This record gives sequence, structure tokens and C-alpha cells, in this order.
Amino acid sequence: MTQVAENNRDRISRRQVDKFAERRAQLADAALLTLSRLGYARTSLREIAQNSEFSHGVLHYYFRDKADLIMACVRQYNAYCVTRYDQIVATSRSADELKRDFAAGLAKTLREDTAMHRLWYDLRTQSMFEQSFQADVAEIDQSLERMIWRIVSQYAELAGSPPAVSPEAAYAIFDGLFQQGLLKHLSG
Amino acid sequence: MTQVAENNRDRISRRQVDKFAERRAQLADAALLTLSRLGYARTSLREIAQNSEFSHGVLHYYFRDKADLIMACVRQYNAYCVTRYDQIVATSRSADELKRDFAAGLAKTLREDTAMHRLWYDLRTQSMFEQSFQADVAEIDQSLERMIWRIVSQYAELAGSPPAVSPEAAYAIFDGLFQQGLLKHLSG
DNA sequence: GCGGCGACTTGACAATCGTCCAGGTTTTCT
DNA sequence: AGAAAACCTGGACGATTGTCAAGTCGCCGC
Repeated sequence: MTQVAENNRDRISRRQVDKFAERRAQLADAALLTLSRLGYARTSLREIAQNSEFSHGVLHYYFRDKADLIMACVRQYNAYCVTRYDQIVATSRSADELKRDFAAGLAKTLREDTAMHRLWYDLRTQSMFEQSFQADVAEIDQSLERMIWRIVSQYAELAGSPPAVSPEAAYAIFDGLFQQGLLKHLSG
Repeated sequence: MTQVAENNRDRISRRQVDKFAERRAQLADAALLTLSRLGYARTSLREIAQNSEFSHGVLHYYFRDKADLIMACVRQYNAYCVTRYDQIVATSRSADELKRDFAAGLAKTLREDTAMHRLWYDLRTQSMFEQSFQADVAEIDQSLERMIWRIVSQYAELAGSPPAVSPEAAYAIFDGLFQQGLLKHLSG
């Protein structure tokens, strides 16, 4: 175990978790920005640091190695987008309204958070090659599936008929449509 | 223009296109193998050459640079998979048979060509970041869309009812389902 | 059989990568 | 205030990268 990791333990035991975790989150945010701009394959630790207000050395003070940083980014992304449509589900009064609001929400985030979405697809694809990413990516994928299922089941309830597909299929279908939309949007 | 590129011209004018193109294809094949094993982000030219029967220098003899090689790989992949299901479309006699055979074909290639499929998703995602990939990737995507549409429209004809969705949506849906299947298959 | 050209190898290059460390600065605690 | 811990910087390292030039081998026409 590295000295940094041991220091982390000490900090934790001394109730300085907050500051440490805050800076980790701040650095992970900066990393997310750079990653979404360049993609996983072209992002270096120095580039990440350059787009933050710190030097490149600090990254190994807060993260064990590059994989540790990337996974922190993935987890941060998770919190970032899971609850995005719960508001729509809660407030919609009819099936048509839900469908229209959800479609509008999808279109809006596809337009405004383009870079972040393509980063998600990038990292998910990386998990097909790098086993260490699989667990975290699968967790995010499942939470996205649950999010879609909340929409679909609420829609079915408002429409008065049971959903036609399984949660897995529903998520896969919406994801496929969204990904194609993203591809088309990025090429004009 | 590099000297290599000028040499290419000369070779072309001397009707030695065949040998040159053959070796290019052979090297692109070796590159596809390595790419599907490691993914775009972790594949180096030396690694590609090591998994072929040549040295690393030869790659710059047949390809302008790394991007040129990667794009040759993408184009090679195109020919590799576009006509995969045409046999099924041509021989199926009923809607149910078509559905069953197509599903079986999808499942089989998902199992047997796993690495190649994840490479396709990797390269398609890279095209979201690297503009130089966009044109070729979009062309493959469209040919895949046409392939799916041949299936869907044949199915609709056999079933005696018009297709329920557009070609773009049909492809996006099948692609989403296949990609989820691939993810699940790669994690167990 | 010999000169020249195409095909390929080898070694080197500058750049960049992740990682680590020595030291300086700031904060915290007594 | 002074000591100790925490935080951060900047440079250095070995490895690896894409690229390229010099050189070797073999084949074909003259």
C-alpha cells in the first residue's frame, strides 16, 4: 500500500473526511470536463490538471492511480444524471403529457449535455475491454434502467394498460434511440 | 506529401495495385485482430505489428499514419459484416421462421464474434470525438441500418402488415438491444 | 551478372505518458 | 507562537508512443 493511501486512512480517522472528499470531487469534476471534451483515449493526467486550478502532481495525492481517478469520475457521473427525470414522472397528469415532457427532456439534455453523454458511451464501451470498469459501469447502467422503468411503468399506469416490454428491453430500446440521436446530432 | 505516398502513386501507375492492396488488407486484418482484443485506446502500432508477421516499420510503408490504418480497418470491417443476414432474408418462408432464424443469427454472432462487435462500438464511439472517423463510421452505420431494414420489411411482407417504425428507429432499437446483450455477455 | 527498384527491418528521434519524490507552503493543534 | 501535519508544487524517472530515415535483402530487366 502506498504512503498516500495510508495518509488517507489517517485523515479519515481524524474527521477531515469532508475536505478530502470535497477536493476529490472537485478534481473528479475537472476530470469529467476534460474527459467529455477529449474522450478516454486522449485524456492524460496532465491535461486534466491543466484544466483544473492545480498541478499534475496533486492527482496522485488524492487518487491512487489513473484508474482510481477514472472510476471516481464514473461514480460522480452516476449521481449527476440518475434523478434527472424524476420531476417529470412526479408531476405529469396524463400519459400524453408524460410522453411529451419526457421526449422534450431527452431532446434538451441531448442538446445541452452532448459531451457528457458521449463520455458515458465511451466509458461504457471501455468497460467491455477493461474488467476493472465493469462493476461500476454495470451499476450505472442498472440505475439508468430503473430510471427508464419508472417512466415506462408510470406511462403504462396513466394509459391504463400494462407495459409491453421488460425493464431491460425498455432501457435497451430507449438507449439505442438516444445513442443514434447523439450520433446524428454530433455529425450535424 | 510524404515520399511513401508518392511511391504509392508510382506503384499504382505500374499496375502493382493488387500486391500493394493485398498487403494493406492483410495488415488491416492483423490490426483488426489486435484492436478487437485491446480496444482503440490501448492499441499501439508496435502491438499491431507484433501480432502480424512483420515489423513495426512496415506500417508506415503501407499507411500514411495511424489514423490512415485505423480507417482502413474500419472500412475492412464494413465489408466483413454487412451481408451477414442476407441469406436468412432470402430463404425464409414465413414471418415466424424469419424471426427465429434472425434471432438465432444475432445470438450466434454475439457469442462467436464478441470481440469484433465490441470493437465496432468502440470505433463508433471514437467517431464522436474524432471528426476524421465520422464519415466512414456513418457509412457503416447506414449500411447496417439498411441491413436491418431488409429484415424488417421482409418480415412485414411475410406477416402481411406494414412495418410499425421507420428504418432509423428499427435500426436504433435492434442496435440498443444487441449492445445490451453484448454488455451482459461480456460481464457474465 | 549486375545495377536498380521495391519490400522490409532496424534503430533512433522527440514527445508524451503514468508515476514518484524532494521540498516548499499553508493549515491545524497544543 | 511554535511544532506538526496536511497540502501542493515542480521536476525527474523510465517506459512507451508515433514517426521517420538509413540500411539490408531479394527479385527483375537489361
